[in-house]
Amino acid sequence: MDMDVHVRDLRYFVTVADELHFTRAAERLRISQPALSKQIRALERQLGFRLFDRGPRGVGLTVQGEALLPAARALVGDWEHALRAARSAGPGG
Amino acid sequence: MDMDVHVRDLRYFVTVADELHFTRAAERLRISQPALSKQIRALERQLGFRLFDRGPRGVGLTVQGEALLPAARALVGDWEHALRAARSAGPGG
DNA sequence: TAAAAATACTCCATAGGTATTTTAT
DNA sequence: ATAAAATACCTATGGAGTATTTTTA
Repeated sequence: MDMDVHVRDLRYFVTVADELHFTRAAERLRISQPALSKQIRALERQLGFRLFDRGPRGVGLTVQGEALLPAARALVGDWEHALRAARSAGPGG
Repeated sequence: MDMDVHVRDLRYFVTVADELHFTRAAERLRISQPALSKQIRALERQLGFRLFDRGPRGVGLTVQGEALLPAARALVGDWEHALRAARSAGPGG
């Protein structure tokens, strides 16, 4: 429902999607597994749909998660790029 | 310094850039003027550079703010578009 | 049983509000 | 004196942690 996501949560999403494993993703992100689990759940609640299917066979993207993933990746990358550009545009950049 | 901005703060940035007036921007955003002022300052602190020059003649974008604005606009728009697409990709979408 | 995600709690930081002050004309 | 942004202070929510529980292969 809410468009105003935190970019950090998109990094979390992308990392879990890369690992398909919450514990390993949490390690890569340098946060605890419960914190990551909770953030992803909160993000899903905020968006109004599930990003992942959790099961004993492991973690998998939902159809909607699959649909959103490229945009999430792009957003994170584009933003970092734009920031670097803006920094070097200014004095002392 | 920190890449992990809140998308909401980018909306705030874009709105102030559109209005060039904190009080009017705050009204459009439906938050108080002090809250907006504080958020923009926090964003500037987080980014490591000023987005706006404040003066009695009014508010103006800095060079870096000018450089970042198109990306901020695009990011907000692209994200909203991607979200709608993801929603309709799923069941009950 | 073992591996992995979810839950329960606790603590500090953040985002918002209202009231007030500062600033520059 | 005025108009507009900044500051002070307070409250509620959010994000992080550690410890524990649930799940199911």
